[in-house]
Amino acid sequence: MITQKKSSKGERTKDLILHSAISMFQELGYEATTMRGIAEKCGVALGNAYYYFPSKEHLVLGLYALTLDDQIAACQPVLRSARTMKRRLTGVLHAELAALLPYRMVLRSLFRFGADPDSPLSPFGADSIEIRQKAQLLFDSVIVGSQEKVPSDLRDALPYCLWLYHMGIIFFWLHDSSTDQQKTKRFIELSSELIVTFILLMSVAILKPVRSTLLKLINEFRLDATTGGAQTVALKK
Amino acid sequence: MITQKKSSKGERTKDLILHSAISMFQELGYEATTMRGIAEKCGVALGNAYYYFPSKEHLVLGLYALTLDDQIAACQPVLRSARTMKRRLTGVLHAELAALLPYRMVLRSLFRFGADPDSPLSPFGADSIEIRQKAQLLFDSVIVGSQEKVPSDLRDALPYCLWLYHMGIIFFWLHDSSTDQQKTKRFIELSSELIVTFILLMSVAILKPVRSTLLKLINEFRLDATTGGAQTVALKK
DNA sequence: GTTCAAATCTGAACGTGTTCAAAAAGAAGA
DNA sequence: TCTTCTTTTTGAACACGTTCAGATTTGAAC
Repeated sequence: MITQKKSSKGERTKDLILHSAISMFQELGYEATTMRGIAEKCGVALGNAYYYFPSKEHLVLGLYALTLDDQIAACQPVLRSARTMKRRLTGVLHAELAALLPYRMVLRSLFRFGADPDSPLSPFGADSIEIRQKAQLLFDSVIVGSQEKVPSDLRDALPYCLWLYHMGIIFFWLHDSSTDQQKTKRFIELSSELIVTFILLMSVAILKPVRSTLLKLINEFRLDATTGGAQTVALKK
Repeated sequence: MITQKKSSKGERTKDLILHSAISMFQELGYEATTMRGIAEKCGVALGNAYYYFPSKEHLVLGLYALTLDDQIAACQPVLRSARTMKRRLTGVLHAELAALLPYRMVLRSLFRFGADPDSPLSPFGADSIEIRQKAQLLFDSVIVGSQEKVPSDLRDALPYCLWLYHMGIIFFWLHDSSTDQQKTKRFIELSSELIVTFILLMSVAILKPVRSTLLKLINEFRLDATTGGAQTVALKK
């Protein structure tokens, strides 16, 4: 839409502001970081930040993309080595959280937008489709590379389901006040064990009817559904 | 803790402020309602509101309690008539949403606090324990009055699980932009069918080991756990 | 070099939630 | 009624995110 051919000055200022913001977010958290502080840090007037970023919230979109790349990179080793579904799943989750650790405090104060239907920052919102789908590819790899065999209909729905599960893990992790988030690590072990058990249980022939009902539900109501699920489109202001 | 023997004046002022706030929240929404507006509406100084309520957010806790009472009352008919677990469950959910309908827009703008670990308004936070437990009693009635038999270990965990499920339904409902939230109604039908199937499946003897693992997980990590779960206590500022 | 429109930048000002020292009102005993 | 203490109320003041009318800078066409 907006083509900024080679406007060097503007680009530089924009990057300057964004990086100041990110480092201050990490250092102080979202709430404690003020727009005046960001502006002062990079020697720019308060109003200038609003020339490039419509609001304080929009400053964190860059942070999202940054963290996602970190997550994907951190997961590659375990995806290459582990073969059982459980090891691949827990490995990915642990690697993800380790990669997110530097941003934990920022994400804590940011995650409140997660449940806000109106916020463009919501991971479930329309503006996050790209990031969301990129993240689901990760869980596709978890399934594809594992030795366990699951029916194809179930397999197709799994990346989305595991992504949902992983959002729950992150939610738990952000709330976890135990030292080093040990509780979350244990939660991952126990719950992923159950998830895999459940997947294999749903794969047996006798439970085909139940599986069909379940998949029907998932596919009808999943986000980003091609058929247009209920919550696919959140109301825009 | 705080005993207000018979301080009539204070009580009256507090109620005055609360009711002004609630009606303005419904009329204008959370964001558009200002503390100055609330104070002016009931002829009180701005600072006086902060004598009774620590923050603007705390004003909506009263709204929560109000809606909860509406919900509970709306569920009584179906709890008296229906006998199958599915009918009781779906009946309660539908009645709940019907009771919440007048507050839907307020809750929309409020629900963003739901994911914020630091907010006192979070339904998962420490300040909501009372409301949370009261709500779980509702789902206890759903189980108790139904004709299906479930093992006692599972039965004990079910109210909490169904409460969690019901939070998901509300989340879906708030996001649902279909006319009259029809998608949510269908979602309730399909998902509760599955939930009941899953409960009965978990009740069969062969799956006892799986059930034990599942219950272990739930009881170790549930909110308000007596043993002190990970997320029981959110960090206070 | 001059011109001039677009891009960039400024800082005062607005409305917000919140805090706080001090004033006012109430309660209770003399 | 007077005194003393607590409860309640006040409104100015603070820091924040955001807006906006205008000043300044930039870059390319002439």
